[in-house]
Amino acid sequence: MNKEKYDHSKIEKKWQDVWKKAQIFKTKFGNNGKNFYCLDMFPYPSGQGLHVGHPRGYTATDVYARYMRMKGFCVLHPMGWDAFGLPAENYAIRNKIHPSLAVRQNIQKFKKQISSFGFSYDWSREINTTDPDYYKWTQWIFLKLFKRGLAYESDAPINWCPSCKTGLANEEVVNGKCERCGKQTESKKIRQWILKITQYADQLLKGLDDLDWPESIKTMQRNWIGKSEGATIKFQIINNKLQNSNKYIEVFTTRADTLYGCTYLVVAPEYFISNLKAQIDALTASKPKSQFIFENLTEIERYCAIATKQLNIDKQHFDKNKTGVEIKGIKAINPINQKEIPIFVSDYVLNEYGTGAIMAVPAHDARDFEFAKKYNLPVIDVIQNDDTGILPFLGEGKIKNSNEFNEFSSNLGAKQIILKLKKQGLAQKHIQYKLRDWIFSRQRYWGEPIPVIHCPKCGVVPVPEKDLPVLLPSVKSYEPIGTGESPLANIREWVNTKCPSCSGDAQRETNTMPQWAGSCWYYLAYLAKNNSKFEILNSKLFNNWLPVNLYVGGAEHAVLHLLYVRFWHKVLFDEKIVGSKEPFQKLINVGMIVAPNGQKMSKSRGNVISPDDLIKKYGADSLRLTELFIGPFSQSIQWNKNGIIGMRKFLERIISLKSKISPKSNQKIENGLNKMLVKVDKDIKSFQFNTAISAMMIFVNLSIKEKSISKGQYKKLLAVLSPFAPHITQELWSKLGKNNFICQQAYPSYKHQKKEQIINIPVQINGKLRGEIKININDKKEFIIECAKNNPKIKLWVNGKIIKTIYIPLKIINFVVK
RNA sequence: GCCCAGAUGGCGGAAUGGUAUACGCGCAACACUUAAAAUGUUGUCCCGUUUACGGGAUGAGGGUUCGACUCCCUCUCUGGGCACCA
Repeated sequence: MNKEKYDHSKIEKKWQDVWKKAQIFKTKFGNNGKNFYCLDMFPYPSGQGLHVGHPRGYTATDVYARYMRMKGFCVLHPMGWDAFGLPAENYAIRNKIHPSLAVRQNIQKFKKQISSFGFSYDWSREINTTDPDYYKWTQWIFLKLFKRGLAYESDAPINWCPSCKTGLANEEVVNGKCERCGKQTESKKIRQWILKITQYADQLLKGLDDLDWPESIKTMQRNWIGKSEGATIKFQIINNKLQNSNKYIEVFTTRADTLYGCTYLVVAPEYFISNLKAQIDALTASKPKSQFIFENLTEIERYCAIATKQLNIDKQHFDKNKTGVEIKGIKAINPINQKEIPIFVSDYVLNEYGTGAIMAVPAHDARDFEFAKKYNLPVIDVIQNDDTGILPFLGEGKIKNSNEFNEFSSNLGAKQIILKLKKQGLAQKHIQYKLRDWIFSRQRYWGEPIPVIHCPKCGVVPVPEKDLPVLLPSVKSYEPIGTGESPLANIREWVNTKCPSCSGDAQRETNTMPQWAGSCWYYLAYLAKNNSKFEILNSKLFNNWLPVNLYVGGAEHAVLHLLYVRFWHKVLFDEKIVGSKEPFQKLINVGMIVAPNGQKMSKSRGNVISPDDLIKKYGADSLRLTELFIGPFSQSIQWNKNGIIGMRKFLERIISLKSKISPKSNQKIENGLNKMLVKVDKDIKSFQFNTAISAMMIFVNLSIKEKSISKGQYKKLLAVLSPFAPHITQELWSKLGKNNFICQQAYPSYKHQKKEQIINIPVQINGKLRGEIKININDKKEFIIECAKNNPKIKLWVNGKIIKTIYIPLKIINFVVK
């Protein structure tokens, strides 16, 4: 056999150059009809370069983008670089090069690697979040947030990473450790910029319902937002020295139905210090009163000091015995039955959630139960528990031991109890979220400067829009200083400026934005990019292209990027900059590819498999197929070094199939082709690329076996394969004498398959396969059943009587026999 | 502890409640070759007779059904997320 040599390197380079020159992937804007926005999560260009896991998602979106173009859509498929943030800065520090230089080098490397796959990106829309023309608009959006009161300064304690020397958002702390470097975070009080994402909590929650996203991601966001509906209830504090003080402790509860079971209150240590004690002290201006009220103040204060100093990590040991101290000298009154109950301070109550104080119902809460056992506190069972009677019982049920509320359901009882107390001004319905505001400032160099100026006379003054961008100054020393201030604070000539309002001496904000800022609007930037500038106010453009039709990326951003970006988008909707309420209509997660030993690929582990070597040896087309054939797209999977060999062989078989083109074809091949076209079409739509590729293989195997395929059939094969393997299909296409681009052809049509007249259907006895009969599809049911009964193999099994006959037309026959 | 996925040959996996193991890798035999590689052909879930056939098997156990990898219940294990959120 005279086999053609498959010189993939030559072929791939040739066509990549031709495509680039012809600009065939440049999106033609202005077409208001069938637009399709196909978006990848843009990468952070690390110094390590790509490993084989990164291009899995990019390959899938490229197949999809090419498929949609062939279906007649005007497709926007862009790529860019998320280059601000800690990793870029840490890389620069480690390698002793300036971040701006490191980023430039890394982008170059990434772009070269990504380009070698032959992805159909519109590179004229490439963006880089560290480009001043880009971050000008990141700052501009920040000012919109500021002017809407959604950005504020605070001195409240935050998560601090002692290694990265910066504050972190709650979303960036994983198990009490810094998401980036793995060091334990501390609680530190420094001035911070905070975004009021909680104001959008309900919208962020409700918006999820209409999104075509994986249920798991939606669930994660719902849990993170953590909506709880309940009530706040006021407990009066009493003390014989405090006459009619009208001091209350307010608690939040979702189980007002258990109020009769409340036998004590617990407050968080922080709550005691800054609320309870502070209130008492404030009663008389002259001298602190608290030591006269609290009989064991020293003991309480000692406990609070230890508890508040503890690192987050220590608070997470659940099995750790609960600790606490009774606040002696005061009692609380349970408002529903006027009983006097003790008050404790304990660190099992979180100051940041609810009111910082709880009503403890040991019979119906595991934590309260544990605490009550330890300190011998009464346990009053107020919910009927039909099953076991074991306490604590956490479920709902009929109320008991609760006077007029007995026999009520939990639901109704809670409502009635709240209603009764509300009339006395002691309760209020309340919705509580777990979501906290977004700690938005970082004490680091490599980020967008926050565009505000601090003026001793005018306070915080936003930088006027005309002065944007506030350029990140170019400096030699950019290492974090760890004082709670950004390294920018040391650059006097940059910090000192004039107040835009009063023209007096003023100082620039020295904190920078977190790495998530730039990615909060980049999908708009691709649209807004015009030459090197951005037209972010072009709402018509946005309306034509938003929301993004398809967004593909890893699941690790579930509560970080994917929550933040939705928040910004909703603010921009309120600003009437975008017309859609959500940024991404459909989201698909790409599964991670791990090393053959099951570990995550990383340079430090030395198990990185680079796409460069594979492309060199087998070609980009083979690697593209491997990325998709390896397994179900959203499932994470171990890399198998032999997988690519099969893909290479498949492409070689397609090349050799060309020599088998003959003028005549047969019906078998035509049927096979139709079946394949239907399957591939359906599978691409549902992101089942592995079975789409397998369907093409089955057809190729059939064609080789039958030794005859017509030119028309071969062309259709090349066309459906072209989104997966664009280079070799283009090469073969041109070898057939075509001088146009295969990727610009219409997607191959398929006839609705002519049903075969004679088919085999299986025959079962009692659900077990016992034989097969040939039938004509026009045969009558009775005739078919008769045929089956008379089949010699079946006869052997039908000794007794046939009790029942099940016939599913053209599918299966099942005889039920005694 | 709670929430969400998942468990099918030696490996990755396929299967609208209707012939389980498609497709690929690996392995074996044969052909071509002086030889090897490449390629091609055939075979490849397990057990028994080795053509035909019969029995068993989709993490374990139960259930619904004429029929279950698929639906329901219980359990085991694996991966991911949350984590004293009242």
